[in-house]
Amino acid sequence: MAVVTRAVKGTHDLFREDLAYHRTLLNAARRWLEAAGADEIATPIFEFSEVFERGVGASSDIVQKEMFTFTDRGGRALALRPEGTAGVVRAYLEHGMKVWPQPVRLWYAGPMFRAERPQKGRQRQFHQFGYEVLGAGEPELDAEAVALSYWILRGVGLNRLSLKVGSVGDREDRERYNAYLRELLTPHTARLSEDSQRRLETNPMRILDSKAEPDRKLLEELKVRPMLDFLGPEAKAHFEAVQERLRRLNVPYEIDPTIVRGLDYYARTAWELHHELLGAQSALGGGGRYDGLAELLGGPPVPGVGWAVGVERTVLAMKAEGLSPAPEPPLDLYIVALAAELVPEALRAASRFWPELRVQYGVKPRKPGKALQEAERKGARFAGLLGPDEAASGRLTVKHLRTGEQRTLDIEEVKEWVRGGGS
RNA sequence: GUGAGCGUAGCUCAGCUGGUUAGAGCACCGGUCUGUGGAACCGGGGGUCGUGGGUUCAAGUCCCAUCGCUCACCCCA
Repeated sequence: MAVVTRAVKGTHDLFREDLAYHRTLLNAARRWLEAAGADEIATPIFEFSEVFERGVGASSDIVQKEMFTFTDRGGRALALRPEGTAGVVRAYLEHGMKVWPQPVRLWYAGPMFRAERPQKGRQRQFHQFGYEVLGAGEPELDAEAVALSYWILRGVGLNRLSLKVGSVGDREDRERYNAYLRELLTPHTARLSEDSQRRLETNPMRILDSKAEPDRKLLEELKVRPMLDFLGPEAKAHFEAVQERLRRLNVPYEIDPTIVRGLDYYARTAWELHHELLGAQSALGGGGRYDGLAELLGGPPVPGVGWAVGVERTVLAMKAEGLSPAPEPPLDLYIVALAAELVPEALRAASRFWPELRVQYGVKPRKPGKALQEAERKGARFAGLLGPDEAASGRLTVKHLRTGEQRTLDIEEVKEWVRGGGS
């Protein structure tokens, strides 16, 4: 097959049923997030590479090997966004949103790009929607964010969810914990998997969620203490307050002491929403607090908390639970000319219904039997026949396909009948 | 980046140990049916069997390479 007829690896066309799932989910997200007082924001899908290098963290996998980067004609280093938060925080700083009443609640939806090997639940272009609360650090905001991410997914009908909440502490806490892990594990380096030996250098916390058998066994034997034991008094109090608010909101969560974030900007609260029926990529969404991010981008300190949900993964979960997308409104009327010379009149007739009603016309003349068949196959509620008699009188013969009731009416009368649903 | 599995029509697939012009169902177009549908029947279009090379009298079928897809690892949504 010629290469131009194929979408590039890891990208997909969205239409019909799949797009209907996306739309159903996005509508639910919009409804919840705007109900919570969030403003929608649409940031560019590419930014200066630095926004992500400094924001997400130059050492992170996302920046090191998963970014689509390019240079524009002026030699500027740009990158397709691999995630949404860094761009939103950049926009907050650029537009001086600190003068808005704080905190500022923003939500967004759109495509993200990561140059990874595709697999189930992972694509090179995928879609996320997300929520960010900037300018305040109260634990209520963490709980609000967690709850909204959970409720949106519950709201589209998902049941087999698990919400895992943890805390990665403040920077000093993480440094102490990583030092502890290095000290504990270095004597056993030889027993660690190759990947984990590397992690011991770069980010020892990642060893905790390794899936490699030798790592799991070693961690078991050593009785490694969880990150939560290393929280400083403030981070600890914050984590407990967040949990108290979640219980108050009746959001069922479990504490996951091993929760780790791939993005460097997180601090304190971190959570993930997983789905039980998915494969290796079971995280539908995740979020956390990122109080240091604004400074990394060169702004003043701005506390923030937020999350993102992967649309494609959530759609997989919906399908796994047998959920259907919200049905699309059907075609109201399908108009067919009974003779070739009447096709232009079918176009004109159809146009008189737009945009109040969904009306399509056939570009080929059909005999009445075929015309009704075609209208049926188009999913129309009504079929309109335009023959010589109708053309002469400026009317249309319209049949309600479900009841079989048929009337010959002028356009205005048809509008009324069709809008009334055929009663 | 690493590993494994799979590539036959728009879709789902059949094609036995290599053996005439590569098939079915669905979908599409038309007819039976010249002003009344969903059905049935009949017919039609659509394939360089992913691509290239090799073995053989003969390759969709066997071998090699390559490309693509899928799943998993890494990591993440």
